[in-house]
Amino acid sequence: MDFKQIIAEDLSTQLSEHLTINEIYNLLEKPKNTEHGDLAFPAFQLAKVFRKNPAEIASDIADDFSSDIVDKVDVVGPYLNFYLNKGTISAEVLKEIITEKGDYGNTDFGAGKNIPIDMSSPNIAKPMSMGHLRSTVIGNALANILEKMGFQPIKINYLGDWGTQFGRLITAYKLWGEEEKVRANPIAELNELYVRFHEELEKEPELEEVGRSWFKKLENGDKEATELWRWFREESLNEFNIVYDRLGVSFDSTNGESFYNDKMDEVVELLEEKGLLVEDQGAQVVRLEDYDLQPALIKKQDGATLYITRDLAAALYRKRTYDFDQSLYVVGQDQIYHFTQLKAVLAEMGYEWEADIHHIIFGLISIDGQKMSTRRGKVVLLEDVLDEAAVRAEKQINEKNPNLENKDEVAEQVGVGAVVFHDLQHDRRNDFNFNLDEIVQFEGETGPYVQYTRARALSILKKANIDASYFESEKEFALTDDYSWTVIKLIQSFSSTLERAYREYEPSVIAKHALRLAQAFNRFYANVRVLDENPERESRLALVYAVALMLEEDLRLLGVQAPDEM
RNA sequence: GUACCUGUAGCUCAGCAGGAUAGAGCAUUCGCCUUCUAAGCGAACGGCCGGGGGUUCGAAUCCCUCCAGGUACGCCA
Repeated sequence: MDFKQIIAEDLSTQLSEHLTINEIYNLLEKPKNTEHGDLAFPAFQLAKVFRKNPAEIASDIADDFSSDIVDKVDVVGPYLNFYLNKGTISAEVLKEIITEKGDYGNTDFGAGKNIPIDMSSPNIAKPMSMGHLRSTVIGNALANILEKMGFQPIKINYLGDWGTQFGRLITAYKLWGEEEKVRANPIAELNELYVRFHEELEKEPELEEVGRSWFKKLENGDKEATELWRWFREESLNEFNIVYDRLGVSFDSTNGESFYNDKMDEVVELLEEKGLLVEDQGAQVVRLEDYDLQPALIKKQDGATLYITRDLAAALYRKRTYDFDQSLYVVGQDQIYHFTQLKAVLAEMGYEWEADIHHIIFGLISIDGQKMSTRRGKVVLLEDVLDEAAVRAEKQINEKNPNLENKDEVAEQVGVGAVVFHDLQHDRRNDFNFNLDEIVQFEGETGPYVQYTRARALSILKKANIDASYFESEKEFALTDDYSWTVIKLIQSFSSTLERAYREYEPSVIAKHALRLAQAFNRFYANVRVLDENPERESRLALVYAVALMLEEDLRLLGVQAPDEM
């Protein structure tokens, strides 16, 4: 239920001559301070029309105000402060979430429309870094959010599985590689070969030419080159999948860069047909002066295509294949220029749907103030971070709850949860400097804090010896104390939170909801006895159950697992 | 040089579709386990909201400008 809407309607009976319900709705605000009630209406704006001072207006409105869900209206200066009827609302909210469970907050807003999400996109033969974590978990969380909003998300892992670097890699493998070593430890070994290539290149610049020729062979379908490439790809993907499993992420498509290899001629032809392709310094470009942008380089002097050519092909392919409502690209903020150009070229081509393409930018991670780079070896491997997190979680369990049965499993859920939650709890645009101790934190505003809170809630239900069916009666659960009320209001606010997360493509909004709810519940937990014999026992149990459901759903949306005990 | 992003407590960040005394977490100090998991709760300490100007009844929030940091700007992706 949307009590803001109800109050806006109730106010409208007095104000309809001056303000629409929508305007009233937008003026209503949640007071920062709980002493100012549950909802407030500032009367400043009415001062002009009524030609009275706002305080008087507020007082006049209050005199004639009545609403079924409002207990009391306070006038404080120019503000009307509404105090809602806690009993009615808590009963309604609890009933709703307990009935709907994981479906609580679902909408059909998206009407099943497709939204491909370009995400993760690691490079074959290179390890996944913390940078890939960001794209992966943000993309995954957005997919969950979109699905809950009624859309059909399509998670696409746009693998970096093509390009001149594979010529270099094949060269390195032919010179220094050993099959057994690669089989034993594919990505580490291949990456080492790649790094070595760049080291040797300093001494032997002609290696560059060898690399180029191997890539040429690969492009021409040379048997040896193709087999090596396919092998590298397969081994890499197998290793990636281990990480994806740990993160609980799966994909609907792994069409990477190589997939579009034979689809780029069409793009070039289309651009030619439309007269957009011009020669400039031997290269083929699309001019974008009208957009205040540098020309987009479609073909190099040597005729080879480029990043943007491939992305154009991918954009066209996705539009045709999915007829998307929106197309999202979860890619770092360092590629803003690229996507601006991409959209501009599509606009030039006359595709109005370029407006539906959204670059979901995220901030970059640096190490010691330096940008991460595989080439310079300045990179933090995702797997190492997950491992370390799980180890620390296990240590924590041994201290706090040594008798826990499935320690390993829980340590993995808590450790990985900490890493994922840490990534998702801040505005995705924020850059951050890598700091393991900060990421693998178990106290305060963290993933484990939310998980722990839910485990405590479940523990109460377990002690009460009840299960979900206990709540399926026609009983009415109502609570009026302040601790419960704060919890109820947070559960009630989930819909608008979800809506905002969708509108801003911002998973952190959900993470904050989880944290605030966990906080509110822990206060409730510390101050309100549930299991003692008391007249509100049933309602309190219902609240505990509702919190467990809500936290689980918040965490699920973020892609974080929720252990029942920890 | 141009464009974009960022600048809020010692640190990490909320708040920014303008509103009532600027909020969390971490760190520091102190308190709370014979009662539902102390990975918890409470208290204290901590702020020219980068500087300056403007719009407004009202600005951390909007506009301008300056300063500082980051990123990107044609043959990598």
